[in-house]
Amino acid sequence: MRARRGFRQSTLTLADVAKEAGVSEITVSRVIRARGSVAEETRRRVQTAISKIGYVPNRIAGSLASAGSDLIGVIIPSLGNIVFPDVLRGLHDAISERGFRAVVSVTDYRLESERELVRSLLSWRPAALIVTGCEHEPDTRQMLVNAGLTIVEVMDADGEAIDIAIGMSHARAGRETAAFLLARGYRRFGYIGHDLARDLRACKRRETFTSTVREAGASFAGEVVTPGRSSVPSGRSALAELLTAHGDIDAVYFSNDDMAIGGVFHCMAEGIAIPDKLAIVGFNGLAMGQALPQPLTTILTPRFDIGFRAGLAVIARFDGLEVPRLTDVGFTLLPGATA
Amino acid sequence: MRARRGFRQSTLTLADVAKEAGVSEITVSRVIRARGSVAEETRRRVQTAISKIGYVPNRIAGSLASAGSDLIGVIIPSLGNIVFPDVLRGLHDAISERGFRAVVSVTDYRLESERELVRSLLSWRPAALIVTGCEHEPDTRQMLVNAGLTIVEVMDADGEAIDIAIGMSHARAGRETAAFLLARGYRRFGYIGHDLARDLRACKRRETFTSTVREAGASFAGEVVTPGRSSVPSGRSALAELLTAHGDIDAVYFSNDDMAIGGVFHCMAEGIAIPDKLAIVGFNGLAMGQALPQPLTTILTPRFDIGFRAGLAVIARFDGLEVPRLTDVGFTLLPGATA
DNA sequence: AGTGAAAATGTTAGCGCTGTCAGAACATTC
DNA sequence: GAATGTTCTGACAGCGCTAACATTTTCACT
Repeated sequence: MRARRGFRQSTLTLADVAKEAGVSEITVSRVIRARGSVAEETRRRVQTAISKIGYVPNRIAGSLASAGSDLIGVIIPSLGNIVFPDVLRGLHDAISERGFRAVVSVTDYRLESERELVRSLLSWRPAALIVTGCEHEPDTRQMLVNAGLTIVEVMDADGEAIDIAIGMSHARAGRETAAFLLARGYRRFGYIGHDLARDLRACKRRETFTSTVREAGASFAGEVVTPGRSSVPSGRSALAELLTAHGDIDAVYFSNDDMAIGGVFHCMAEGIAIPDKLAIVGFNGLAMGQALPQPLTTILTPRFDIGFRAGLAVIARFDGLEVPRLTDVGFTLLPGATA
Repeated sequence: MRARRGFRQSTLTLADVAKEAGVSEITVSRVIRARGSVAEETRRRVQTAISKIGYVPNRIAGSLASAGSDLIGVIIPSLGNIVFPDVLRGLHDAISERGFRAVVSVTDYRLESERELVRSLLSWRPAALIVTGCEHEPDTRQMLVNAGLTIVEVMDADGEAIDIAIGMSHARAGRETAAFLLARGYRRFGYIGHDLARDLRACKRRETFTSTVREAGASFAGEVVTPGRSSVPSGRSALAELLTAHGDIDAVYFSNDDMAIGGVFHCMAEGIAIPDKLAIVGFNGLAMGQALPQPLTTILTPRFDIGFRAGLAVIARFDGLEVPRLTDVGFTLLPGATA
């Protein structure tokens, strides 16, 4: 695993700087890490030497010697939808000033690959590991528990935290969406979702949505679940399909805003009046949905905030502070104009 | 930087496994890395020992010893728009099977922070560094050159590659968009963009677009450039503003699809006929734009593909293969129905 | 049984840095 | 001037692993 292509091999070490500056290695190390006391003049001399020879510290060696890295492992299910990049953005904003770096891995919603990624990231002895949701395979969970480092589970507040959980209740989101629609007088519901077996949080929302609808005595007429990841086009075609099978539906709950916006586009193209003929509700509160001619009725999830708080939690732990085990950041129902 | 909270301190080392399995450390190391020859029976014994005591390898030590890591540093300008997550997704798909991990950092379109991030990521002795665009501050560029490792510049094919560049010509994209609109008979153009001082590639597209328009003798009537990052809502309000000032414009070039979709929504809401009264053109070819009732006229950029090729290039280099210095992946003009 | 080559395993010496402790230099107090 | 403290600097060991070489075992083939 040695780098090729090197002229001026970047194998400069502390020793080279030390020689150049006429001090010992440890003094150079102290200057670089701004730790311990170094005379102002010495410091300057070392700084000069560093930039003169173009020394780049080797954090791998540093981390090994000090038994800790400033890497934060992040495991998210997908990058195909702006939701997780938003979380990542919040996290990044919180941690980068402190010099932490995110090592990102994607599971594509497969819990099996989560296990491998946890194992792999753990081997970098990160300062913390951030994982998505509270559902994990038993041995993955065990690994996380045993790892003995800060673990933050984001996006979900319905489960039992391994260490720290920051998220929202998807069960409640599904219930409140149903309650909202029932209060508006809708009675014949449909559901459109993407691959449910994998997106466990969408699945939870669907569960509580349908059970709330049924408990209220309204009818749950039918659903279409598309096989792949969520997207605007698949939401659009799924609604076409659903309406063909169940023309009498008066409100459709979509697994998220991408899908719901697709539904809105279908209605626009077919001249279906929203919300008089059909109500549409999404989930996430994407900016795009709110910019539609009729703002989308949806639930705004504080994704950036979740990522940001996760970052703050890691830092707080690092600084030896107490961090609450569970933070429910809540959500906001945006009434919009589509329901 | 030592982890807290640890029961069962994860300070298990190769030595512990070796003792448990009754072999030497190096044999355990060989089993873990699947390198060198180890008898089947020994291998099994080591595997058992590993899972029995719950050993997690320490890649920091491993990387130090073997002078190379399987980390790939990635520096992108933003996570606020699906474009870069798409690149990241392609990269991830290409590299994760080979065990490489992406360390992601975001510049927020500031070249100064790029310098700091390069320095910081370089200190992890990554296998490669992936940066966005070909514009860098001189000393950043120098650092990259001196680093002596694989450097991939993505998204842009207009500049001189430091090592490897994979992207497309934004200059050509601007020109072809203008040519397309001119061929369709549009004559009075407007431009709507987001913070140009920062997004250098959007800036380049705007330059060639306007110069092509002017060279053809058509008029460039006006533009609105919003201060923040691009988004659907700001595209929507920017178009309202532009049309107030220049009601006679017949075609608007947007800095990207997010902004353009906002423009479409404005027209929908105001009853402005597209494309008869106003033509709208975007850039990126987001799925959402193509799912609009009238598909957006835009340029499809192969973002996933760029990320994927970047990953393949890193792997090829790693395997000692030749990689072309510059790969222009091109783009596709999607005629759509909005122009 | 004897040979050589290949397979399997082990020994040794670091990778580049930081924690720890010790010592030198300098200032301050009695 | 001695005692004390404070700031600054350095020597040394070792973090956990792997490259390189050395050695032992295995085994096909004379």
